[in-house]
Amino acid sequence: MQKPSARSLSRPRPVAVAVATPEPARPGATERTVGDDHPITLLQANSLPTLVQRELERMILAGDLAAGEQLREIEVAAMLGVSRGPVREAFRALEESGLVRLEKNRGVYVRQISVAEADEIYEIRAILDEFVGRRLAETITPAQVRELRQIVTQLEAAAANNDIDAYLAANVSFHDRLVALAGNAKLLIVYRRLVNELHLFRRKTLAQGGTLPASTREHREILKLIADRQSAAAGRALHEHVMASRSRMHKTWTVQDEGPELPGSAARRRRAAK
Amino acid sequence: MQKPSARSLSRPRPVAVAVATPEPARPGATERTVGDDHPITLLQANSLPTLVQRELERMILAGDLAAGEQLREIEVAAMLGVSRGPVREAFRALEESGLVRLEKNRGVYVRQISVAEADEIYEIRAILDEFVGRRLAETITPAQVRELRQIVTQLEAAAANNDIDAYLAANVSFHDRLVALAGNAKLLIVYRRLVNELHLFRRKTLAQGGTLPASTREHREILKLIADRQSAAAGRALHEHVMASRSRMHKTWTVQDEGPELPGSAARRRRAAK
DNA sequence: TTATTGCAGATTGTTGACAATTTACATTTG
DNA sequence: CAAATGTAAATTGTCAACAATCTGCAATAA
Repeated sequence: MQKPSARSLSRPRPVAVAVATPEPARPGATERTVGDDHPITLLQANSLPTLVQRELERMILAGDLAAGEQLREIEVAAMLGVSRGPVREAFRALEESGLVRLEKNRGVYVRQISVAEADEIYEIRAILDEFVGRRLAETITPAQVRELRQIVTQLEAAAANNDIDAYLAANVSFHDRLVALAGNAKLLIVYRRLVNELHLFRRKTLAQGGTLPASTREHREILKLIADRQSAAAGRALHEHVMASRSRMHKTWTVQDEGPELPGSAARRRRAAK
Repeated sequence: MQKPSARSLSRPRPVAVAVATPEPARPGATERTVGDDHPITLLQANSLPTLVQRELERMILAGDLAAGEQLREIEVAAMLGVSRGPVREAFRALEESGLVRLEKNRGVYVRQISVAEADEIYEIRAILDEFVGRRLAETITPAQVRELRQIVTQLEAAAANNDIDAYLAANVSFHDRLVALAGNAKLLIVYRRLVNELHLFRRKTLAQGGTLPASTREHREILKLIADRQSAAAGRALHEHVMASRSRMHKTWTVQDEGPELPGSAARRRRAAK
């Protein structure tokens, strides 16, 4: 049996949830809470391990930490001004999300994605994106079309300027937004994880030019099919687009002679070089 | 520049990788390593946090720890005979894999899956399973068909005996094996994560009878289509099967009046009841 | 009575110290 | 000289103590 006092004791804790329509601020004094970006809320929601995890994730995805590089607990702790405990917890979380690899008593390394693994991820992405295209073509609103069109415009501008970084950002943004608008929150989580892992791989391969025009055209075409509510065609186009990206990746990869490194060899070489 | 001694120093460490064809044991004395289940190898590969994580995962999926239940660091540490550090690391990993929820300064709770979330997961599973069906129908071997047929037989036996636990086990085994045979290792990882999260939900809903015959029939039909190499039909059948499971879940859920509990309320009530 | 405030116990967050393991290098041995 | 062996430094694994926060209840006041 539940004591009546128990429920009333649990204070209203501000929770960060992704909602399509933000609640309007109510003027009632007792109901008011601070915003999600208020220092107090941030302090309540984020512990040191979470912060460390997020910072490392950012650095890995930004390329500040190269794939294969070793992360030393002490160094990371000193860099972020915390002790080793939170760093270790962050490592555990990052391992589960596929960004680092833990080897007992040997260290943690930024994960390396092999071509075979990247292939598998592209294959999964193709399936998921196909579903997203079909679903979105059935549910999309004019406002959403405008938003996506804007991203495609940025994409084209970046391609015209040969600005690889901007192109990559807009590209990720476009697909992420597509999945988000499909309205399946769990799918978005799964999708982002896959994209993150692919980032570990893409960084070195996407620096090449020549394929941007084709890729850009495909994005414009996909958006058009979705806006025209051509469900099946939009799904097919997205599927093809992802698989084409995969082929482009393959092409640039086989050009390079650089094979996948053995675990830890990069760090070992780096240390020996000093 | 790489020192020649560096590479030779890295000893051959036994790594557990899922390979389709296991390497034959070589008689060369210098090349011999101990098996993956040897105590030394186990000690090298498993740290305390990993062990704690695995044990908690087992307990959660087995239902020993109910959804919504609070996990106290000290209790878990005492139960497994370790200190709080490894337990905290295990919690972080379990959070990332979606089995527990961490609230800063308040505790960690076995996650509760809402009907809406379960819906989303079923939807993703339907997509992935459809792909698995199509792919498998193109690549399956007679030996694999025999293996799957055996699982379906177990499934039918469990259904005939109304043995819910055995049915659930065979059901999971069938689908897991299907995905595994599809030959995309990353997909298997993604898929298992989703199935695990669904477990948090299914435990209470699947106790009902009446739907077993239909589900059993569908499994047999799916296997037949795959064995007959009817790619598209197998994919469709698997998609429909998952969505039918979703409907069955819905049906049994709406019968129950029990709504989803608020975070921590179960633990609070349990403590108040003592 | 009912809402507010203060307080003690329980629980989590963080840190620093110590133990175990690995790694790189020097030494020895054939 | 090459291979094996011993050793010290660096790094990770684990633990226990302390700090910060939360929870539930009692005391207080309107």
